[in-house]
Amino acid sequence: MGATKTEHFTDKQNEIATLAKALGHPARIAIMEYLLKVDTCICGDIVNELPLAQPTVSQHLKELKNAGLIKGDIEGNTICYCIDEKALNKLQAYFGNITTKLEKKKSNCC
Amino acid sequence: MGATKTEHFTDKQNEIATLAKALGHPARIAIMEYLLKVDTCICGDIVNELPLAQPTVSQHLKELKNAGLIKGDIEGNTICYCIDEKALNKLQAYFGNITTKLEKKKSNCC
DNA sequence: AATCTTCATCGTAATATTGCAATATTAAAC
DNA sequence: GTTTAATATTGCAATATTACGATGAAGATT
Repeated sequence: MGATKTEHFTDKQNEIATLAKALGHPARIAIMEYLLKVDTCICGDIVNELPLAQPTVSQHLKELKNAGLIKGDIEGNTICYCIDEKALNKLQAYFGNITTKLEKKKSNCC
Repeated sequence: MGATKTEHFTDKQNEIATLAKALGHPARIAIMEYLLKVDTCICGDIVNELPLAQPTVSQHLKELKNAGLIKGDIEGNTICYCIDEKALNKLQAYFGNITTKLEKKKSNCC
């Protein structure tokens, strides 16, 4: 095995898990933070910002894009990626909802 | 290879990545949602709630605990796990911060 | 004490991820 | 048209993850 049994879970659960999984690597967190920091979304120097080889960075970018966390495309020899707000709004809404529910509860026994 | 190069990234980046990675599986999302739903944190029936074998569920619980997302322990033959608010507060703060920064920016070109 | 129940751990097979060198692609620069 | 610059893709090795059957541990039940 080794393959996740996605078919047994709800679409919403799989969606959040996919987004979380894509962010489950420090290089991809670093990429997101870099995209947030720079003003423009044209980020030709993103490889220089990371301690990883160019193919590795390219692969991480691909995974972020597949998950919907970044959008954009290459135009010849320059990439143009930026954060996709929709995905981050989903994550914020999800965790915001959980924390408000937790505050109401307060029946933690551990 | 195959091993993440955590030493090249900041502690904060690794921390968020670890939390996100732990939530990067629908079964673990389902576990968190179940823990949120039930009033008590004594969840002896959690295996019945998931479409996975008992050792697999146990393993997922272990990963959630290692990441700090749940706390608690077993007491003999009954587990007592509940959500650790601290971890979820960190996630909420992190994504909340990102989304507010994104709203201020609005210079997306993609 | 023997059995049952419940959860953890071990061992293992299947699959996925990570990382990079080598190579391909593609548009701009010359 | 050839070179250059920037990114993607391929192929591969090392490692991690996912899942589960078998087994172990430990309190509860009889």
